[in-house]
Amino acid sequence: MGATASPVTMRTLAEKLGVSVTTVSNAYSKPDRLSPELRGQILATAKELGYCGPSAAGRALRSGRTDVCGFLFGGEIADAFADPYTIAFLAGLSESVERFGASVLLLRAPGEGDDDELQLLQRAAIDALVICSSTTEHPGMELLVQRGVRVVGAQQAAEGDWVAVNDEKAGRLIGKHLAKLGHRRVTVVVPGELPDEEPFEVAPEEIGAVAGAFAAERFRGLREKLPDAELRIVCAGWRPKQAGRAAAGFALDVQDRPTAIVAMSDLLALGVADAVRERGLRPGRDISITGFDDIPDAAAAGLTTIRQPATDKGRLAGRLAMDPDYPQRQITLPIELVVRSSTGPAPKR
Amino acid sequence: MGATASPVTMRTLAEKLGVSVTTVSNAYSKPDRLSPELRGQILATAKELGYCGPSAAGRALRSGRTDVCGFLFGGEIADAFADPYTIAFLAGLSESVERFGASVLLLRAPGEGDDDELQLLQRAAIDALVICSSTTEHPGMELLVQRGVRVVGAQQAAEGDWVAVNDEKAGRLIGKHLAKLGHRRVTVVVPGELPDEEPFEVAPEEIGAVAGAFAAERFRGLREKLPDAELRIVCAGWRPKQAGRAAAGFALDVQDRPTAIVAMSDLLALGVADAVRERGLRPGRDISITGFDDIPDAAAAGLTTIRQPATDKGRLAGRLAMDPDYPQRQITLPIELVVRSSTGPAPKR
DNA sequence: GTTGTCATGTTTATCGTTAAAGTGTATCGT
DNA sequence: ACGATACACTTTAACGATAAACATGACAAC
Repeated sequence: MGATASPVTMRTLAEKLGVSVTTVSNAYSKPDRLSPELRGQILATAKELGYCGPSAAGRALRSGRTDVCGFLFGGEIADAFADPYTIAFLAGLSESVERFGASVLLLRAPGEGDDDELQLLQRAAIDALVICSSTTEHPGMELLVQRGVRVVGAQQAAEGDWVAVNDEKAGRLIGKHLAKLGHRRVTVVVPGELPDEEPFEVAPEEIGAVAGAFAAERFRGLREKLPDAELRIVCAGWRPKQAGRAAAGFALDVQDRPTAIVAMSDLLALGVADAVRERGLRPGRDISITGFDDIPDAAAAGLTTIRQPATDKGRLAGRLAMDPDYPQRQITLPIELVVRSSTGPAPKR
Repeated sequence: MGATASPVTMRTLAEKLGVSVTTVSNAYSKPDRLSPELRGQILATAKELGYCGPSAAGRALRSGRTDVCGFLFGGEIADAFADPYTIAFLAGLSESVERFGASVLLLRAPGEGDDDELQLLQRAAIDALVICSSTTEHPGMELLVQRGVRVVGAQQAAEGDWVAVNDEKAGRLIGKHLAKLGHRRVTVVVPGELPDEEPFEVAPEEIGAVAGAFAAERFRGLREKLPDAELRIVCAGWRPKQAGRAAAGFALDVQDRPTAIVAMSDLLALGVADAVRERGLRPGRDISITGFDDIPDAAAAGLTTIRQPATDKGRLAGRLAMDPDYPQRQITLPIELVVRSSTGPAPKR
C-alpha cells in the first residue's frame, strides 16, 4: 500500500537470517566460502523478499568491476550496423562477453570537438573497450587506459591488445590477383567522412588519416603488387549508394576509366557493382570489382573478395577484453582470397 | 615507474585546491552552484591531474542513476540485428538516449530456464529497459519494475509504458486489401522459435504464445476482414531463408495452395518471395505476398507492406525510458498500407 | 534596522557492496 | 597432546560520489 518500494539489500537479508552481510555477499559471489545449507537458506530468503542479487552499483564501486564491455564504433549507428561485417563482429563479441557474465555497452566514437560524446565515453562504466571502427586513434584513449580500462583494437599495431588480419597481405592478395589479370589502372574506394556528402579524391599519403590505418596498409600491399599501375583513391562515405556515386564520379563516367575498382568493404563493392550495372557495364568483364569481408551478399552477387572471420574476430576480441590473463594479446587471423565472377581479365582497348 | 596507477578521485582534487569534495562534485553535475572561476580552476586541475570525471560506479551508487538504457531483444544477436527494422529502431533509440547523456546496453532476453541470462538482466546497471522483441512477457520483469527500472514496451498493452502501432488495425488493412482482391485462401507466416529447425503449423489460439501478442492482434484484424476465408498459420523461424522453406512446405508445394501469403515482417516476406520465384511463380500474379515494416529492400522488391515509423518508435521509446516526467506514457504511432506489385487479384482456377 | 533572498560554499551522512583480516571450533598428522 | 590446517563465519574499513541540511556574507527591500 503506502509502503514505498522497499529497498531490499543484503543487510535486509542478513538481519532477517541473523548472519553477517559478508556472508550474504559470499552466497552470491563466493559460493564455496559458506555451507551449502546456509547458502540455500539465503537464496531462498532472497527470493521470498524479492531481492534480486547484488546491486551492480555497489558491487562496481567496491570491487572495481562492472562486467560491462564497451563497443566503440564510428559514424552513425544506422550506418555502422547496416554492415553485416559489423554485426557479425558484434555477434561474436557479444557471445564471448556473455560467457564471462558480462554485457555489451554501445558507445559512439566521439568526433574531434564533441565534448559530450567524449564525456560519455570517459565516464562509461566499463571494464574494457573493444574498438571496431576503422581507426584506433581516438581522443581520450590514453585517459581510458590510465583509468584501467583494457582497450582492444581490431587492427594490427605495435602496442596494445588487438585481434586483426594482416591488411597489407590482404592488399597484396588483391594486387597479385589483379596484376595477373592484367589490370594497370585501378581505383580504390575507401570509407570515410564526407564533409559535403560528396565523394572526393584522396592522396596516397592521406589515406590513413581519411579512412584509417587499415586502408593504408591494404593500399601499401596493393601498390607492392601493382608497382607500375595507375592507382587512384576515392573516399566514398559509408553507404553503398554513396559508394555507387563515388564510383560513378571518379571511375565510371570519366575518360580513361580504370579497368578495376578495389573497394574496402563488400558493402561498398556492392554499391559500386550496382552503379556499374546501371551503366550497362558487366562486372568481371568490362570492369573488375573486388570487395572485402565476404559478407553473405557477396557470394550471391558473385563478388571477388577477401574473406575474414568476422565472428571469430569479435569472439576473440571479447576474450581479450574480459580476460586480462589470456596469454596472447595480439592475434592475427587468417584471410583468404575468394575469387568469383566480379573479376576477370582487363579488357584490351 | 613503480608508481601504481594513481587513483585520482574528487578528493585528490579537493585537497589540492583546498575546497570541499562536494564542491568538486558540483563542478561537474551542478555548474550553477559555484562560481565560474572556481569551476574553471577545478576543471583545469582535473585535466592536469588526469582526472576524467566522476566515477560511474560512485555516482550510480549514491544517486541511483546509471545513465544507461537497456535494450532487450529476443533470439540470437545476429538474427535480431539482421532485420533492418530492429536496426532502425535501435538507431532511433540510441539517438534519443544519447540526448539524455546516456548509453545503450545490449541485453538478450533470457530463455525459459536460463538462469545466467536472467541474472545478467536482473543485475544489469540500468535506469530503464526498452523491449524490442515480439513479446513483452519475460521472466523476471516484475522484479525489474520493482527495482525501479522503467520498462518500455514496443507493443500496445493495458498497463505500463509503450510506443507501438495498432497491430489489429494493421491486420485489418491487409485483410481489407486482400479481400478486395478476392483472396479467400491465405497463409500467414509468423516468426518464432523453431525447436527442430523445421517450420510448423500453428493453431489460431496459439499464435500469441508462439509469435507474440502483436501477431495475434494482426491475425485478429486479418480475420475480421476475411471472415469466411481459409486461414492457415505457419511458424517460420527468424530468418528469410527459413521463411522460404516454411512457405514452400506449407503454402507452395501443397495441393490447393493459398492465393496469398501474409508475412509478419518484410524480412520474412522477402524470403517467401524468393521461394515463390524459385518455383517459377510470379509474386502479385500467381500468388500475392504482403510484408510488414517497409524496410528499404521492400521498395526495391516491390513488396506490398505496412509502413511503420521504426526510427521514430525507437526515438520515442528512448524518450519514455529516460524521461520519467514525459506526460504521454502510451504512444500509438501511425501506420500506412503501401501497395506495390507483390499483391494482385486472386487468380481464378 | 530588520528581514528576506541569493550566491557560494561546507558538513554530515549515507548509497550497497566486497577485500582483508580476524575469530572460534573441529580435524589431523605425528 | 601439540601445533598446524581447514572450515565457516564475523568484523572492520573502505570503494567514490552525491543528497540534504546547514553556514556565511552580500545586497536589496521595506
